[in-house]
Amino acid sequence: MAPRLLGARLTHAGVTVRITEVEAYAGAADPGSHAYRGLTRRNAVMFGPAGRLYCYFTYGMHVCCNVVTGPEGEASAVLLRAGEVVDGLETARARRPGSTDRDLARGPARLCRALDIELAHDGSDLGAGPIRLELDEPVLDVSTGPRVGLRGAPERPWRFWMTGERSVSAYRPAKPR
DNA sequence: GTTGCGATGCGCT
DNA sequence: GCGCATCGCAACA
Repeated sequence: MAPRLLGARLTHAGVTVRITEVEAYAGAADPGSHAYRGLTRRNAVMFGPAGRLYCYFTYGMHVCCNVVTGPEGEASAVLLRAGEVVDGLETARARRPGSTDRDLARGPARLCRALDIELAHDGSDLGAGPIRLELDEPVLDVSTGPRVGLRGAPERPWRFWMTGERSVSAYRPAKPR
């Protein structure tokens, strides 16, 4: 399901982003997933039906968002890691002053900032509410690699991006602390 | 292009 | 308390 989200358009508050990079999280059995330790208040939306937005707050200042993809109870989701702003460029620029156009949605927290997606949007229905997701034709040239920034999770090639896309986030190896 | 580091606050053990 | 599905900036190549 994750690669099918590549090329999809996510629209909110006057900005549309074309998704170019995603990462899959496979339910409660995935040690890298927020759902690994079971149902909590924060990850509750992951355990719900597909087609909703799971938003979370991290590092004291950033919001990232996922599309829930599995059926109720499974807790599978896909993190939206990067995209390209294709509409509402002026609005997105105003939300991220100092950024180049290429970097506007290059990274999961930057993407949410460009779209003005916040914690309050956790659980939003992507087919009905103010946030809309429209799938595109399947992308043919897809690259895969290890997920970014996880510790204590086995390396699984569950990061997908459109080959050659410049809006894909730079790979930063997890830093030993 | 790369690497290193601090910011900052919530969720969970 | 500790760790985090990150980012922006500075320094270097």
